[in-house]
Amino acid sequence: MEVRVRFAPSPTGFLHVGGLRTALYNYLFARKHNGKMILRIEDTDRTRLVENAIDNLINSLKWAGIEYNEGPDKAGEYGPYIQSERLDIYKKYALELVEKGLAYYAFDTSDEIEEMRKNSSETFGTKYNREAMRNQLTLGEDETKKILASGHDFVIRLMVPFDHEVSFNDIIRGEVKVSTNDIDDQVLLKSDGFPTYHLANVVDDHLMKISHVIRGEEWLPSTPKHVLLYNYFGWEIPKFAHLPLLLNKDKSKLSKRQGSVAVEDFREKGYLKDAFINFIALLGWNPTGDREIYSLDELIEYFNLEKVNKGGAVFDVQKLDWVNQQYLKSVNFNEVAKEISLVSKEKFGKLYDSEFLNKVFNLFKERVTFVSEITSIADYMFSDINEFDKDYIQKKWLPGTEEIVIELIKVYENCNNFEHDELSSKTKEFALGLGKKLGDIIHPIRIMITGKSTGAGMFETMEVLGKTECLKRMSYFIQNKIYDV
RNA sequence: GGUCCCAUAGACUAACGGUUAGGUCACCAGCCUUUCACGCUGGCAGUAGGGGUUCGAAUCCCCUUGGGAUCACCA
Repeated sequence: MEVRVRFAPSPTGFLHVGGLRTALYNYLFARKHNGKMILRIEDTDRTRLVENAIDNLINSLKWAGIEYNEGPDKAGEYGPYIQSERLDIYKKYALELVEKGLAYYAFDTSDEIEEMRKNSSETFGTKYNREAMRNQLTLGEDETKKILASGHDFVIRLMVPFDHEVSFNDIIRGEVKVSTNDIDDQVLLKSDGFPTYHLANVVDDHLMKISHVIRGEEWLPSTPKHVLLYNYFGWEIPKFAHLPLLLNKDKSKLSKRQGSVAVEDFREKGYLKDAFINFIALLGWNPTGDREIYSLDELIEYFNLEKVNKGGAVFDVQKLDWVNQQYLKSVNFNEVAKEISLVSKEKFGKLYDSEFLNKVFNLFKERVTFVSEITSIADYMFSDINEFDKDYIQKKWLPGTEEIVIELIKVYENCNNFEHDELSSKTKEFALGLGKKLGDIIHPIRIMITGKSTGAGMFETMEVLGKTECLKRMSYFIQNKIYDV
């Protein structure tokens, strides 16, 4: 049987990182088994529609590199892939159930239902009391027909029997059993003509020939309802795999409040797509347990639903940062060129040469978590120094330094190859000639050229900045007696 | 509260019923050094508790405790 999985988000805003993880696992599973992945939009709640949400969702998935074979923007045999465009289908199946006596019409108002739930009954508890409310069962066929004919609002509810055991096998959790006594007569078709999630997802998964339903653990409690529906329709039940939740630091379900949860926020913050995917994939699973960095191909190759953890995983930004740093160190400059160019342009109002940016990036990529950080920790690479570290000057600019530097400038003026090796040997030679160590002299150089106490290797830095600029900064420093603090 | 799910260090995780319980982040120390990083070496720290089953349990079973999810005409 062909493996067909789906990612079925509701377009209520942006793609949640938990959703991305679910999408990723679906994707890995599909790729691993040479199957198909479907993107289906579950927009059956008209009260929660958000503009552009679908585009946002798709953009985030695209950014993450999660490709699907069928979806709203990718025609397939089983469309449409947006539930609000499939209303007739759901209605037809809801009526089929009514026909079979496995579902029924109900006409209660929300106030009546609220009232009913407050007064729990002997046999139904707080569940919908189908024996005491206004519905097809209590009103009778004739009255029901009359009400329907009058155009009155109605819903269709699932008829759940007493004392049956519903069980299903979850790939990650094993067998799960629930008594039908704990299952409510769920509404299948709402009064606005839209289906509820439960009806829509079962109908669609069947019609779209979904073989494996891989979704978040929050769906586990309602899965028995879905199983009941499959049985009522006489359809084959897909395999289920309920993924562990992504958690906040306090172990509650990952949510806003405690930081970003929208994928696009992470993207904007500057996380590399590959790093983010790598990190997310390892929340709930590890292919080998002996390393942390895996390429997408490796993730696909090793993916195994049965080895996915059962417990929820805390989303640890600190580790995410570390992973991002790992990727940053080995990333090809082309992948970050655009961002660093954009950020520096914005910050310093000028477009920098790509070759120059490449050099700067290589100088600092091991010192930052994000590309954009480079423009702040190494702002002196992009513009004149706007602030000198006074403490550093006091500590390293000793009496006599000025005279030494004036001599050093002459040495540098005579450099033909103003690059690392020559600068290094010439400076060492110079220091030695004065009976000093390189360390004694390199700090003042750093002060004059960068203004900061920290940075990349001094000679590499000078090489990138160039002879003219370095000499200019040194003379400026001396002439303006900046060391006088 | 009912139902369901879960439980290896602060966090993410590995471990055919047989390992000195392994790796990673964070943290601490040292090394490297031209500052800061990177890197390297070492360290701290874990099977929630109690019963079983077994020659042997992190692993299987039960109970307790703890955590989470879910109980809508939301998904």
